[in-house]
Amino acid sequence: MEKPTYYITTPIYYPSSNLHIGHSYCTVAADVMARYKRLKGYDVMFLTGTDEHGQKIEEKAKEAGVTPKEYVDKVVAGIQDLWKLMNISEHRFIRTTDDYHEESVKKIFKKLYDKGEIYKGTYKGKYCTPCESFWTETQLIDGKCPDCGREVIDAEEEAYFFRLSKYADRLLKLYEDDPGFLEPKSRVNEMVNNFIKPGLEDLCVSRTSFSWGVPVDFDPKHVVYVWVDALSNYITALGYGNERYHDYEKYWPADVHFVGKEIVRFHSIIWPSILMALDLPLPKKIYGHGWLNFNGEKMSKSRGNVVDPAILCQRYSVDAVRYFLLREFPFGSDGNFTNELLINLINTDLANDLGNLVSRTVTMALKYFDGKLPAEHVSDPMDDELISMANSLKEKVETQMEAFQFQNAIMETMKLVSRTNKYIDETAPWILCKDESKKGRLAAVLYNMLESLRIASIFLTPVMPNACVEIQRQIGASAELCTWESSASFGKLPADVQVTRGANLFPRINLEKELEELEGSSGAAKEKEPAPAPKKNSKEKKEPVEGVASLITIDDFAKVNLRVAEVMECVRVEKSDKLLKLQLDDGSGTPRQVVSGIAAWYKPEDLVGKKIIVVANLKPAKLRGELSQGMLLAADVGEAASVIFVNSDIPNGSKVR
RNA sequence: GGCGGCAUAGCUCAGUUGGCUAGAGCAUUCGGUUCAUACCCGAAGUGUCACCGGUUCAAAUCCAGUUGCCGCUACCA
Repeated sequence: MEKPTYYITTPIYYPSSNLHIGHSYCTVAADVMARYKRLKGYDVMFLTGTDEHGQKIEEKAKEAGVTPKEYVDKVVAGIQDLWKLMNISEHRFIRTTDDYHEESVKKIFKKLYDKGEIYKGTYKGKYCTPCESFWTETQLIDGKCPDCGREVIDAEEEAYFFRLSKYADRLLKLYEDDPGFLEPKSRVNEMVNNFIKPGLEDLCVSRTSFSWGVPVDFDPKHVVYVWVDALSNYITALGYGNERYHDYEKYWPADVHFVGKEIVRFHSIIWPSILMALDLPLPKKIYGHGWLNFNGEKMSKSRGNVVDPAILCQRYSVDAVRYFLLREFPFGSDGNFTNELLINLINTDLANDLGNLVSRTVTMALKYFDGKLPAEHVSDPMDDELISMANSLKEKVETQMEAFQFQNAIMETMKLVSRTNKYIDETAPWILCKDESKKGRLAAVLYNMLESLRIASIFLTPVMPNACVEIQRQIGASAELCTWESSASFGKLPADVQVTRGANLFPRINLEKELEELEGSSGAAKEKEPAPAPKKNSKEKKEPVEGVASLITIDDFAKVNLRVAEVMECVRVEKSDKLLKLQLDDGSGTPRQVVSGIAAWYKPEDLVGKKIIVVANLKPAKLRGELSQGMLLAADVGEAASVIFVNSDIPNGSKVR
């Protein structure tokens, strides 16, 4: 009989730098699910990989003085090592630079184009030849390049657009008809309210501004942008549009895409639309899991608080780290990672409860029976509660696993471990052993302990594959006695089972000592806590002085180009209640336009003629269609902003430092 | 600013369609035990279930408002 199939994916990660514990979290969760389904008898396809194109990689490689391919090769090798280290089970690994993927992407792009789902559009605008920059009319300053102030020429920037807008209704219907399509549920509202209701715009799916990507084969100066390139990995990896693999028919549609909440939008709006455009079936479910923060802060390179999973695995064993990730945090919501939490959990759950239970069980069997139980057992009503609990566990665990509630599945299993520890107290084997006539009873007690461990170990196998095999070895349970199905029936071990002594599974960790060492070492910890991390007040209300989050060097500060400028003109931005548009004389001879959100507190006439300080080298941005070339300095006063004015006798363009 | 979510024991959180003296784990205190990785078992707790009204025989649970936090988003560059 054909096995049922199960196709699960992680996102393909962007290898612009090494991965952190957050990526491990998602991949481990997917691995646990994959292992669980395999144990249940499914034919599982488990896909992960890397998304290697794009401007950022191109730039990073340039900085490093290597080709983009050389750059990603190195990072990707590290990623694959990490998955090996973390015991990620059999999986397919796709790289968007793989030739078969590129071949498929070209075909997909062409197909969408031929069907009219992708069309060539143009931005009509102005081009500054020296800057090699393209500007729209509204970005120009007095008809000149906003960057260099030189003349621009008429030009048309062509780009390909995907008709995303036409899928809005079908997406809404999808969310309605299949409430399980996107989970957790709260994400659906975000998608509908923020994107679909306001109206979807067609999506620009090609770029000419960089070249590190899959070329559009019928128009090679364009490269396919990330949407089509990266998202399609889920089908190209199965052989869609290529000859490398041939299991598209078998596995598509995917049972679930695990994604971080930051990319839910791409997977729940863009990806289904692309598939609809291709007339392909949609994945059955998108599951947006939460993020791991560190000590209450978002993990990020710049904060220097990224947690390196490799260090943790080396220190505490892969199994312990995997257990921690899934046991501690509900999968759908954010979790707060701390070293203390990790160590405490390892000590209490793994060392004290589970590891110690294995140890005491095996030790008693060796001590009282030389490791081999006698075949005659005497049962007692006292055993019933333990046995019925063990027998009813499978259903509970499966319910939780099917809902991706790993933490609950583990909790249910650990209840059995606890109950077994209690059972030992109730039956007091150390007393039974003193009475020769109670040997049969003693054997039954030990047997029940071993059976509980056998069953618990089966349920924990997806999470801790190594440790569970070791438990099963020690308690004398052969592989055929540890199938998933066998977990539903108490009493599988032979009555005269033979146990084997082994090393302690999870050594206890000295919390204080360990924390000290972790803080000292790089990676797993951060450089001390940077003063009670300034809570980012979203509405910046209080805190006149922020904590010293991180110190910058004088060189860092030198990057900021501050200039004195005079306000020549000032008008409100139309249809805006916050913005003022200012024309500044910054001494350069070219007027500078800055848009600032201070309309609530200043009238245009309050500002004209005044001198202010402007950040002159801030990347230009467009606000409400108006180009803003810089930012003026202002102080936060309560909710309001108070512009910093300077003496009128300071010449325009004076440098401020 | 818009939309959404959350506020429950010292800490992390459960609390299904409103209903017995509001729960779990960790931490704390006390007692027991010794097979075991100074481990395990038991007991004790502490809570104005954010605040303020309302609906109801009955609300942590429903409704309105207030405050605080978070997420997404946007005209806070």
